[in-house]
Amino acid sequence: MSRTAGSSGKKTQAAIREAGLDLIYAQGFDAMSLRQLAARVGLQPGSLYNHIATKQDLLYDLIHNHMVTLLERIDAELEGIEPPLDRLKAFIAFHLTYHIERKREVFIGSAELRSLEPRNRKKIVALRRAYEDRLSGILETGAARKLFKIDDVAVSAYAILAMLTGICTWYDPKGRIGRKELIDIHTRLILQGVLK
Amino acid sequence: MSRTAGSSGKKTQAAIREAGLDLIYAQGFDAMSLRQLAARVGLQPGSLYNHIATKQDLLYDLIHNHMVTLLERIDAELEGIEPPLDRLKAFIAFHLTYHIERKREVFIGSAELRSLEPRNRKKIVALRRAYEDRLSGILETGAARKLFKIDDVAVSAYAILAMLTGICTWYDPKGRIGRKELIDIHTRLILQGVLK
Amino acid sequence: MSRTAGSSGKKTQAAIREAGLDLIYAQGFDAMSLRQLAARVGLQPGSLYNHIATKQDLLYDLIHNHMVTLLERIDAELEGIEPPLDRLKAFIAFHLTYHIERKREVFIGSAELRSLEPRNRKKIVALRRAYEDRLSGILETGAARKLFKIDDVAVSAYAILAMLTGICTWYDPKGRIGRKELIDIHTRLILQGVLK
Amino acid sequence: MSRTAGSSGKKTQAAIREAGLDLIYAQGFDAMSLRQLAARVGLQPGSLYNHIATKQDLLYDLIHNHMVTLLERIDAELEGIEPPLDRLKAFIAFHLTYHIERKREVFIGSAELRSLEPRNRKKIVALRRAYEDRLSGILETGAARKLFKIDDVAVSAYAILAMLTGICTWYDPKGRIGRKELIDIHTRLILQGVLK
DNA sequence: CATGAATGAGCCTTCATTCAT
DNA sequence: CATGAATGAAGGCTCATTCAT
Repeated sequence: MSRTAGSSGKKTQAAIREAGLDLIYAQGFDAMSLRQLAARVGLQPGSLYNHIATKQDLLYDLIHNHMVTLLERIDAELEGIEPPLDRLKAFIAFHLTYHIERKREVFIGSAELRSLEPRNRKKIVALRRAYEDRLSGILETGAARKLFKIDDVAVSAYAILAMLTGICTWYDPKGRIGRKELIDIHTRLILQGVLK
Repeated sequence: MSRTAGSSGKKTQAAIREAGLDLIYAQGFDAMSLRQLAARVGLQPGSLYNHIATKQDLLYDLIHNHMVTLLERIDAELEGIEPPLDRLKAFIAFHLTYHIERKREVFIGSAELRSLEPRNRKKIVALRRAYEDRLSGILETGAARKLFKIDDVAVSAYAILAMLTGICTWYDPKGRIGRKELIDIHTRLILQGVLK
Repeated sequence: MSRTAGSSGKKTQAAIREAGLDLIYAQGFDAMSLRQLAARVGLQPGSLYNHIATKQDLLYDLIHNHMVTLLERIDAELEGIEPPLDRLKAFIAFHLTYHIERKREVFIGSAELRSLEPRNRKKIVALRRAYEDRLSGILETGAARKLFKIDDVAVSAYAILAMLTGICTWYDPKGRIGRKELIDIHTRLILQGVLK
Repeated sequence: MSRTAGSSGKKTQAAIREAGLDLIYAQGFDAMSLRQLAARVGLQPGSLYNHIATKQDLLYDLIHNHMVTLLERIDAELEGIEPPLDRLKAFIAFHLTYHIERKREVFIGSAELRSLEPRNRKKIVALRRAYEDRLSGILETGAARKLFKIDDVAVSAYAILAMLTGICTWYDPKGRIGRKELIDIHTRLILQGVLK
């Protein structure tokens, strides 16, 4: 009811974002009320406004943060790798790993795109496109060097991304399938398809 | 202001469902208000209740309808086809075709699962599983006959479905890519992967 | 708590406007809450919105109504009177009478001008100007015919209006001074000043 | 962001009062938030409380200050003038001058009377009455000496004050009418009325 | 069947004020 | 003195739903 002794501003900020991710992931942005969020963090609803500008702003922050991190990390991951095949494998491994670790962010980042105000949505979509371009780039280079056989780069990139991103909706880190195995299965599928 | 002359009950029903699909697809279930829906159909909000039981009920109806149709049609499509490869191709073609034609239903059917009350969600999830099983079944049979090389049937089925379903979010029937081409690209990708 | 049997929409509308006048007059527009207003009318706060569009809209309606009536009535009053002196007397008598009868409207109409949104304020200010012009016109004609001695028509019109409007803040119909007497005092003051 | 280098306590005090006058004049007391006020002065909202007791207190201070000054100045102005006519002229000239110079204070002093708590309001109303009495006194003496012809002293005093105070709402020091001219016009109007 | 008006709950947000640092 | 973060109350408004007419 009263604030925890050590809860400085930074900590509260973090707690709000964390609780926000949880609630939006579980119920959706519209369905989450700031009252719920506040209760989760141990604040009065109005006190949230010492840390966020608006509910919309919180959503944007969460998604934007995620997208920026995603881009930084994929670039770090691909750095120094040259052969398209290796790059593709690295992309798949990274994408799956990140999507397992940040299930909520990823899910929110795509499911709640429509909850963003147009101005905000535009910015996020641009970042998404940038990320997609990392994959398109790999496919293109690979195709140009006759390593890959790609009918349509854009469509294939979308298709692969959709496949890899899909795990957010069902993957359970504590389940039957380990991370390594998951990566192997998807890598095989993407590289060689289902045919023998 | 008043209802269109000829709009009998059945027509109003249909108009409500149609407008519901539009609005939920565009804004999400929570963000759609029954006032909006009523306005779209040319009714007062209260009058909707002559045609629907509750807002939740409308959502369930929409999704349930879609799932039942989906199952009926896939079964009709696969009927008489025996070889796993042919069945897989038929599945891919059907799934894409249906997802192009019923973009809104499909999208709502997965994005708004979380807006369903537990009881309703359970029923829909069961139908989804049944649909997924059509694909798992094909993969399994194909693997058993050494036609396919599948590391993990369940994971592969999810992955393929995610890939195929992804088109809902970007495919434009009037765009650069035709339906036929779309099917070819995806079929190739699933069967053979990207490697040459 | 529940709605009165006969309270049709029109009656509720009227009750809201009446209560609105009371509360805004007594406390000011900002200080009046819609919860208060609703309680006064015997409604839940949200139910007000079946009758008003927004709080701002209610204010505008109230003031606009008043201004339109004011203009209609002064024109009716002056109609058929030609001599400037008679017109001036008629103006004074009417203005005082109206301001006694509609104390609240008049007070709100000037005190809450600043609470109107710019767009609304502009419209009201135009109506006010039109009313002021009735007086300026009289003064001008009187001066042209050498009946009045006016240094500056605009300033004099403002001054006279301010004097006449001032009674809203203190006049009590049940007090020591009767309406007739009030009119006489002001007429004398305006026509001849304080000097003997 | 941080306070201006040299802003000592006294300076801050003054800045708060100045900003308060501005904001209350422009938006009304209720509509002005202490956050706005703080921003205007370059402080955080909480810091205001090192300089004011409460928001209500600030309003009272502003008005009280104004009333006290008004009384001191009118008394200084009238001191040594004996003939009622001269005293009346002096009153008119002073009142207009002061109301031009302190538009905001004067306006707030009457428009925000209703925002004062009863206890505070009472005190201010007493001061107002004292000021009004200066005028009533002049009128009374003048009437007793058969210099003025006054039907009702109280009503006439209110009427004259209303007229003179009205300029706050429209007078623009940079406009067409100079201060001297304004005084002449009003003096003439009050002394002789509009008739030739 | 449709309407208009009502309910009651809830929503995002703002605000004056307090107080440990 | 100033700050940052909190409180608790309240505010305007929207909504799904109900029901007499």
